[in-house]
Amino acid sequence: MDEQRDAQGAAIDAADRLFYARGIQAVTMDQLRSETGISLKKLYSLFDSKEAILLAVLDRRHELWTSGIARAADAVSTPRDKLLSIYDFLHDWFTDGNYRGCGFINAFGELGATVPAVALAAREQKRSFQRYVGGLVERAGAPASLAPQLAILAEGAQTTAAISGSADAARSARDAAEILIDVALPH
Amino acid sequence: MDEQRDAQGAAIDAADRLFYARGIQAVTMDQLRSETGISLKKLYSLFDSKEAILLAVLDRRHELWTSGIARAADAVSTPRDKLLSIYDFLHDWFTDGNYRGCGFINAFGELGATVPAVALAAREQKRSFQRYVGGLVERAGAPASLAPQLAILAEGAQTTAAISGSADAARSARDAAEILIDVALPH
DNA sequence: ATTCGCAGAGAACGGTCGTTCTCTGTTCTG
DNA sequence: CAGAACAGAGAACGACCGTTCTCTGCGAAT
Repeated sequence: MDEQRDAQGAAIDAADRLFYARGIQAVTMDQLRSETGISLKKLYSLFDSKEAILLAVLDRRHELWTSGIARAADAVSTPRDKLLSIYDFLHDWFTDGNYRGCGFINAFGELGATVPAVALAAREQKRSFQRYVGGLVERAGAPASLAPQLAILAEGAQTTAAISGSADAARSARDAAEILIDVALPH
Repeated sequence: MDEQRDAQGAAIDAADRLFYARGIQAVTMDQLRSETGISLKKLYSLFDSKEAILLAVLDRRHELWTSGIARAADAVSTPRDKLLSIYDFLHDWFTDGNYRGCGFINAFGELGATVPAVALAAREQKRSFQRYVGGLVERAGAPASLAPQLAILAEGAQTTAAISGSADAARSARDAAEILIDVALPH
């Protein structure tokens, strides 16, 4: 049934928006119902529980992040520029108006200690990002130790931008990344 | 009354431990009562509300962080080493066994959108840290743009260590900081 | 010694939330 | 056209939580 998948997708989109903007426990199933127009009965036929919705949201966010940085990297050619495109992507995100930090970090802080699946999803997303950076670093011909450094800059920029409410962190992280890359690169 | 202040301090310590380990909304006032041995009535005579306890906890955490990095910096002499001591301090913290990320970032993600005072406390703590790094950078004779870069490395190390469950991020951040400092420093 | 005030312990209250159930109407089948 | 399976809407349920209230006992002051 396409209708079922559409309803699922719409529910996930709305839940993502609400969870991200307000925090997960601050969103009730009833708010999700009124926001989507999907009855509680149907919501519970599409998902086992609120936790299942959250995990679907995190999965979706993982996909969006992955395709987002991939698209940013596709716009440039050299591995060096692809690495730097991460921080341009972040800058766009930070200035998007509704930015409130990394959804995985937020979910981890709120529920990571009580809901193991949330901690796992966050860990998986971060590992996936580290692998992505590691691949680019390798193709740039830089030592592997550069990858976690660049990833840490990206993580730090996300939390700094969230709490300060400014997108400047993306620029600072990019500048730092440029220096680290150029020092690490043989030339 | 000293007894009152002791009870307040004990309540704040216990609340900090519980909030940090489990998440704020996962801790009930009743758990706080049984953990401290302080009756609900007395807890509510010491604090106006659970939110007031949380804000006191965040204040205390701010003090502990400030004195912690100051103590680490006191153990070395040059501004360059004082800057690097931040990441050694972080490494000690990450390996302490109960590390679960930066309490301010966690509180911000969970409640920053619904409780303005929490967002404010987080912003204040990050600004205070940025000022601290800025002072050290200035005394090291490096350009001011280095400070946010080093702060971002520290923030990124905290979230990366929290989610990965490993202290390696402190070492990576320290290595990156060393490079950035040495490139920025006149020599 | 009696009374007054205070403090502790936990019951009670009001509200909320995740989840399920009931009831109504509808659509598809024979 | 009759009836059975289904879907929607929202009421209901059971549990929980922050906060307040009540009741009991103790200590101090007159």
